[in-house]
Amino acid sequence: MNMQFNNRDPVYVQVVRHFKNQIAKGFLEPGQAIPSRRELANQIKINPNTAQRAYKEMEEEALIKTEKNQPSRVTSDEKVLQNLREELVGQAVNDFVTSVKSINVPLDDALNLVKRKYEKGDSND
Amino acid sequence: MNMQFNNRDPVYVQVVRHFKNQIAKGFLEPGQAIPSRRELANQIKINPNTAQRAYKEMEEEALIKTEKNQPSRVTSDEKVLQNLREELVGQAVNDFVTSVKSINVPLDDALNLVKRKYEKGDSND
DNA sequence: AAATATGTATTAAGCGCTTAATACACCGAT
DNA sequence: ATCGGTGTATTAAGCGCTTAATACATATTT
Repeated sequence: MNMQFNNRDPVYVQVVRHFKNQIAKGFLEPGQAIPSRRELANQIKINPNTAQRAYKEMEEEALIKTEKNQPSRVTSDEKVLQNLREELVGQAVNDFVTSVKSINVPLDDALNLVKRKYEKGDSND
Repeated sequence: MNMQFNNRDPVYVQVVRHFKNQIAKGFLEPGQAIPSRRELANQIKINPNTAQRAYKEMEEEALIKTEKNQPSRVTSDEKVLQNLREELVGQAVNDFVTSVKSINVPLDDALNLVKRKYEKGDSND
């Protein structure tokens, strides 16, 4: 588990984002156990409450599930997982289109720019 | 001048963004005068210091220029204007590509989504 | 000259929100 | 039964950052 923080966003938000990406990407599979709050806190050197805060968020979004005397696990609810993907992709698309339209960038230009950027892409994904 | 605020971002940031868009879009032309700090503050009901803060930002980025006894004006420096467009577009592209790559969305999918969203676009741009 | 408007700087206040501290109940293992 | 680990809730602390208050010099207008 390696996670790099920036200073702009709250830590717990970044933790949630990290998990969301891992899940959406399939690195974390449905039903898979994730570290306990205190364990995660130790691993990435954050306050246990911050880990709890992140888990609470995910719990509320049903991304993880916590049963008595079991480690928290990634949901197996296919609907939730689908929603997650749509949320992530949809929001990205939305933000992007809103931005380029607000400054009158033609569609084709926008598409070309994305294409070039994507393909140039450093292999560190 | 109509401007709608959200609660997430600081007001002065939103004001700057608004001006940047107006400039990038060509609504505000090079050399064009913009309202005084206090006038803007009145128009959109914000504190004069907040307007000043926004103008200061733009001044530091050379987007506007203020000469003694003249209203602040949009820069005529073509280089700066070009940078602005690149900043706005480039950042949007960058964020988008970073997002979709981080969750392994194939390029073609991403392009299609953008295309559809862009074209569906409500005419309120 | 007085009054009004402008740009600008400095400082204080206020506020929200994150992070930290602490506590409690529960369970499994020793 | 005791101890260590867990999830969870409540409350306090701390911090950064925006916004507000105030002031000053300058210039234009009446």
